[in-house]
Parts: sequence; structure tokens; C-alpha cells
Amino acid sequence: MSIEQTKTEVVPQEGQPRKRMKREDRDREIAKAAVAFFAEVGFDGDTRELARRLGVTQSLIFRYFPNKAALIERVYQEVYVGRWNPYWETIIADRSVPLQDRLVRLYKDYSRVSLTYDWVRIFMFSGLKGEDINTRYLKFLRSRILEPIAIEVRAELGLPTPEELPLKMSEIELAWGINSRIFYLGQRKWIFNVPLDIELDQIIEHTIITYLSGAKTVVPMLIKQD
Amino acid sequence: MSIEQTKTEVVPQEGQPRKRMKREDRDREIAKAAVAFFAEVGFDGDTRELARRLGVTQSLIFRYFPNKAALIERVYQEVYVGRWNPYWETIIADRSVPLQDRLVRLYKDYSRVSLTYDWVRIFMFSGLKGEDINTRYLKFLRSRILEPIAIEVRAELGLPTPEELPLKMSEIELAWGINSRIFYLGQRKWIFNVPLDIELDQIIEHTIITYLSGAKTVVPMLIKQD
DNA sequence: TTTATAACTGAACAAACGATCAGTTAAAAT
DNA sequence: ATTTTAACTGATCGTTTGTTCAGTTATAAA
Repeated sequence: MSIEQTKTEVVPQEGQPRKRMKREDRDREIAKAAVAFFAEVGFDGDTRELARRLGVTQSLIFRYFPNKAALIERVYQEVYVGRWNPYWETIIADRSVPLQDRLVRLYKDYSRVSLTYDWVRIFMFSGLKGEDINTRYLKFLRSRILEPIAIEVRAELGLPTPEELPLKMSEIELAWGINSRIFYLGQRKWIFNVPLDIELDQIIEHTIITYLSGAKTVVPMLIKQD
Repeated sequence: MSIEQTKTEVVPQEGQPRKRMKREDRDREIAKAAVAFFAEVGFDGDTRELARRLGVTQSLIFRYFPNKAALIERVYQEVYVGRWNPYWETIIADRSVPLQDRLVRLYKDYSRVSLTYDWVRIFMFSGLKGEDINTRYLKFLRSRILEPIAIEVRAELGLPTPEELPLKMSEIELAWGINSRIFYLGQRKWIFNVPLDIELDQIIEHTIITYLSGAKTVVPMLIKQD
């Protein structure tokens, strides 16, 4: 599996210099370039440099976005909203597949999105800026991914269902462990410049095995507490 | 253990208006305030605001540091170099204590430093800025903490020593899992504003149990590969 | 009290920044 | 071919930023 970025935008044609674009096309091009640019330098990156990379003047950007904040808001939309795949939520609950396989499949696919250069860095930049979109995203992730995982673990271990015994906070915290592991891989690669020593797929497999192995030991203990 | 009270801020003393300080004292005060300030707003924070918080004029800062870059460099020194505790390295190797207890003790203590508001945020800000000090820190961490842990796990499971069979990359990657888990807790609390659901100490204990439980399953498999 | 030292201030500069707008020109409509 | 539309430019403004420096004043030595 690769964690390269998908690049579907229209590249400025060398032979046929179509200078003027339709509003919609230019709009998308600016937004796309803004994602890549702000991911690289942060949201303090100046609009003149962004315009230079686009091959247009700075003032044009402000004819498409009322101000810089609106452009940044658009970047959030592109990254957070535009890249969530509802299919992830369906993988988890499919009990015709062994749980370990489901989790490996889920996180291999999830990492194709959330371990890209753009995604990891935008996520940190916006978080450090204090935007509440990160908080909202993680709460969404918790309800759509982590809680379902905790439920499946209960079933796997032959423990009471959430209806019989509500999920403990600590069971969900245990599931956070998977995401923290995956996300940290992205940070090492795209922020801290510490390359991964082995294949991503292999790390994901070990992460899932470790999680399930630990859950088998810890969860039966957890649900007896409090 | 708590990670609550760690957001430091230098408040101008009202009761004791010692206006002029000795060079050394003022130097330390500026450095300390700079850590707190840049941790909050990032390294693009302006020196006028920093001076205002210190209760001095902006020009004074430049009488203590030749330029802003030098001040930032000092911040790195304070956070990365100044807060490493060599005692951590000795805990791991003490085989008179059960491995699980050693790891729990190590990470409870380590998290007292690396899960503070200042530390987590400065670490991310400098990483995103592309400073190589993060890379160097993580390589140091790897050699002083992660590799020793992997070695102790070998001993615990009755597997060959590193002299008999060199450590595999994947064994160290497995140990990264502990650190990624711990660090992510700090990010949730100090960057993403997603509070921890249960006590930090408890999460650390579960993290170690999960790691050791997983290692017991995975490591014997790993050392037979390649 | 007087003098010497050095901690500190206030004003200013140049560069970089987001944002505005009157004017230009490519491309579609007639 | 001519007109109309709208994508785009170039110049400029006000603000914020790091940095400098001549001058001020608290503090300790004399």
C-alpha cells in the first residue's frame, strides 16, 4: 500500500496556455493549492507565495475568497469533510469476517487518507491554532470507529453486549490506542522526519494483533471495575 | 499523578516591584516566559506581546537575545535538553523489579515531563517548523529508551540476547507503540481539546499491559522472520 | 551625597503582510 | 466583425513585524 497523495487537479498546460479558467475550475484549483501550501508552511503562509505557486497574482485569490480566513475554512472542508469514507464504518460490523481481518482492513484503508502529508500536517496546524474542527472530528471518529470497535471486541470475547452492560470509558480508551499508534506513524514520517523502519502494512498488522491480544487480557478485567 | 498544573506563565510581581533585575535573573525570566508564550501561540508569536506579558518593553528582549531566532533556540534548549532525566535510562535495566513494574514506573515519570502543555506544544511547533532537533530527540529516545525496552522484552520471554541475535526493526517498532500512545494523550489534552476519559495512571498501566501482552504474542514470531 | 555602571525605555525604520480597487484583456455572445 | 461579459492584473494602502539606537534612570560603589 502507498500513502502518496492523489493529484487530480488540472495542471497548467505548457503547450496550450489557457490563461483564464471558468470560475468553478479556478476555485477548485486555488483550494487545492491552498491545501498543499498551508500543509507545508502552516496557516501563516502568505498569500503572495501561494499566488506565485498558482501562477496568478495575489489579488486574484481575494476575488475568489473574501479573506484569508475563508480560504482556510475551505481547506478544512477539503481535508476533514471531503476525505471521510463512510465505508470504514461498515467494515467494522461485518461479522462474517474475523475481527482481526476487519480491523486490519479498516486501518489499512483509513491510513491511505489520514497518513498523507497534507492530512497529518493540516490536522496539527489547525489543532495548534485552536480550531474546534479537530475536537469535532475526533468526537466523530470516536462514535463512528472506536465505540464500534469496542463493541466488536465484547462480542469477540463472549462478553456482555453494551445493552446488557454499557461500554466503560476505559474500553474506548483502549481503542484509542490503535489510532494513536497509526497517527504517530504519520507524524514521524511527515513532521519529525524519522522514517519508518518496516513496511506500513506490517506495522498495522502488529498494531491490531497487539491491541486484540491486550484487549483479551485487559477488557475482562475492566468491565468488572467501578 | 496529574498533568493539570503544568501551564506555566510568568506574571509581573505586583507586591514586589523589583523593576531592574540582575542580568542572569532577567535572562532566565525571559527564557521561561518565551517557553510559555511560544507554546501557546507558536513561534510566530510577536515579541511585543511577549514583552507585555513580562511587563517590560519589547526592545529589552533584544538586549538579552541578538534576534528572535536565538530566543527560539534557547526555548529548544530549555525544553529538550533541560528536561531529560537520565534516571529513566536506569529504571529499565533494573532486573530486580518485574518488567511490567519497571515500564509503568518509567512512563509514569516520563509523562510528568513530556505530557505538559509546554512540552507537547513546543514539540509540535518545532517539528512543523522543520527543525532537526525533533529528529535528534527521537533518535536519542530510540537508543536510550526503546532499544533497552526491546532488549528487556527478549530477556522476559526467554528469547536470544541481542548479542546472539540482533534486534529486529520490528521489535523496536513495537516499542514505539508505547510512546505513540503516551504522546497522543498529551496531544488530545493540550492540542485537540479532547479530555481523557479515565485517569492517566490507569491508561499507562493498560498501555504497558497491552504492550507486554502483545509482545508475548508477536515478538517470538518476529525474530523468526527475514 | 555623588559618581559610575548597566538595566531599561521610547521612538523610529524597513520589510512583509492582508486587503482594496480602478483598469485591462481574453473569451463568449451577438 | 463587433459588443458584452467576466477573469485577471498592477499599483497602492494601512497594519504588523523584527530590529536598532540614542537617551533615561534605578542601583550600587565611591
